[in-house]
Amino acid sequence: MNPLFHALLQKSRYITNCLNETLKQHNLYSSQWTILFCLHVHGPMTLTQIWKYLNVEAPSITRAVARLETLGWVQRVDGPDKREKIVTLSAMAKEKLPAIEKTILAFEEEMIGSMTIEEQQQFMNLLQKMKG
Amino acid sequence: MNPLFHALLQKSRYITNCLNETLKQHNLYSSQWTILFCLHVHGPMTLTQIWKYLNVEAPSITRAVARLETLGWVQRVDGPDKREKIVTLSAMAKEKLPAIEKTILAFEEEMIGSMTIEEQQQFMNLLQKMKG
DNA sequence: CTAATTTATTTACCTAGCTAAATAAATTAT
DNA sequence: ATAATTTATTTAGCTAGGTAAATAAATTAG
Repeated sequence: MNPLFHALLQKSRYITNCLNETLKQHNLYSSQWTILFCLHVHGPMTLTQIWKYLNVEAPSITRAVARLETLGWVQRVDGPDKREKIVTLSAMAKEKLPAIEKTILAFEEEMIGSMTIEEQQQFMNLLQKMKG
Repeated sequence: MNPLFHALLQKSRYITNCLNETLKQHNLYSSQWTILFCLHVHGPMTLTQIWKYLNVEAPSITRAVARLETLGWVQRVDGPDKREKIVTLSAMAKEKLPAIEKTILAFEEEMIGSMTIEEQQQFMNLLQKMKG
């Protein structure tokens, strides 16, 4: 395998693992965090809006949101279109989000702090040169 | 979440999905291919050598190699140290590997063909600037 | 030489993605 | 207005990673 792919996939796995480690203190997994963050930024969303935004398949989001609901982070309510479920952050989530965001910012700083803004931009540009 | 992480994780998932799609014609999954490739390059290896090389945890390799054995791609034999199992490619695997490698090379060319060698090198350098 | 420790693998179980197919509500075509 | 199609979500089951703990063989300490 091309070393570029190997390196990219490894780093991706490494980042996810580190992120999970960091989020342990808040009793969250990385995929749960991405959904909470999504709702934090966009406000209430349907499941479809979430999975289209995060670019994953619907069943992954169904499962993760169901888990977040049993843990008390979100509520699911029927929308005016009764096919869709609207997901909103719970009071508990809104209360805890600022502290979690702080943790995440520190994590990101530690992870890519040694790259300049130009290098980060360059990295994104090169990523986009790959197919897809 | 920092867009750099988002982009990197997305691309990583996209590559894996494309690779799986490409490997369907050989009835293989990407993780199975990485193990076969590993054995192709290094010759017979113990499970520990494989998971240390691929930088994943042991149980993932135990499972994947067991599956590869039932599918006839590899054999597991006891080593002189009876704790370890040595994994070798089957005759079927050796016969089929060249065609699979060809498929993979075409896939990689399609995936990163629009990047120059310098850009690829630069990308790797930037990846390594991230922590880990 | 026996006891304690280390090492290699496995088992059980978790998150996290995927596809395919089922269900139910809404929309479109006739 | 009914039938056919589309859309939103869910269910079932797969690969693929992770951790924690069990087992068995090898090694080290006493």
